[in-house]
Amino acid sequence: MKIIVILGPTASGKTDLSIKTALYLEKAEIISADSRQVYKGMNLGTGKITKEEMKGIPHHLLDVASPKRKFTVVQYQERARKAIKKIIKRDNVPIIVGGTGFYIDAVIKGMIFPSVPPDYRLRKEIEKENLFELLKKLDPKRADTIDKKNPRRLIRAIEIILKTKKPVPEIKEKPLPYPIIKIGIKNDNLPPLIKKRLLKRIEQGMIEEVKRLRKTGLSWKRLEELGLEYRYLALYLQEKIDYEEMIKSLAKEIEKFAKRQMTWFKRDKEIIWVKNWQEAKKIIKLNFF
RNA sequence: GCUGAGGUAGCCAAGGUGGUCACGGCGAAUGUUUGAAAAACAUUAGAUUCCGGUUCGACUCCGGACCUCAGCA
Repeated sequence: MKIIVILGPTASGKTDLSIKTALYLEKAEIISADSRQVYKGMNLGTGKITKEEMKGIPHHLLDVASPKRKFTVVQYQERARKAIKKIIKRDNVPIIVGGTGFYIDAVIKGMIFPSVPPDYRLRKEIEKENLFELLKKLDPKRADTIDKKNPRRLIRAIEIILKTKKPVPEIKEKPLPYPIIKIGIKNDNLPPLIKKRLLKRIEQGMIEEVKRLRKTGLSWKRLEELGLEYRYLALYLQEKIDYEEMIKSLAKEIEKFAKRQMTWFKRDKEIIWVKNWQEAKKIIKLNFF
């Protein structure tokens, strides 16, 4: 049994390609690898596939968490691995589809993270410290390779040390025991697509979606933390920016996000880059038929 | 047309007795990624409107041209 991964930056057409692939293989199920589509109620803003678009293909790892709480890569990893097992048991092909490179890697490489859940109270307590100096004292080795000015990373490292009373362990990996075919969607002219898609989603009610989330109890802070559309729409609804600026900055931010996604993907030399379904089809044919 | 203010990177902009000038933000390029990853960070590139003068030396002072803004006509 082989596993397919379909990845690419936002707005590159992953959803469409994944459905075509699944229909072509006939016996396939899709596992989303998207750090925002895991949340319930976040649909238009995340570009989540609709029921009709699924064309009857089973989808996993969509709508599995409340947006009120932070969902993490480890939770994703556990659930995705379980889903893969089940799909293979049914003799179907698992297709992992998404743009969150970290999530994809965590699953297929099987990165074993230190089993220290985030402790937000502890994080708050130490956030005012001189984090880098503290880490240097606790674990000089990790301090040597870490981003010295990145509080997120520093705090996490310190958290691991304080909980385990040991230095930060090196990451071990337990890769999935199946061949993986990684297909990346290449598109060197995303900005117009991004803009078009953004305007379409607003027309479809993305602003109402954010209002709804707000009504169900999400704080402005949480919405801003969710990033991109949720951040900028929250700023707009709070009247911190006007409509025109919201559209302009948001489109720009999405473009930058797409570039960051590509920066992640570029490191992975196993990815086979394709421009369209025709090219993807050839690869799938070669591997499955 | 007159008066005043001003022209510093793609954009916004700070300064300084005339001395290798050149802060910062946005944007751009490249990259990092150990439980927030649509997050959080890092590195790099890039500028004195033009012409002349004073001076050992001008982004800074003087004159002119051009352009912008405000007020007046």
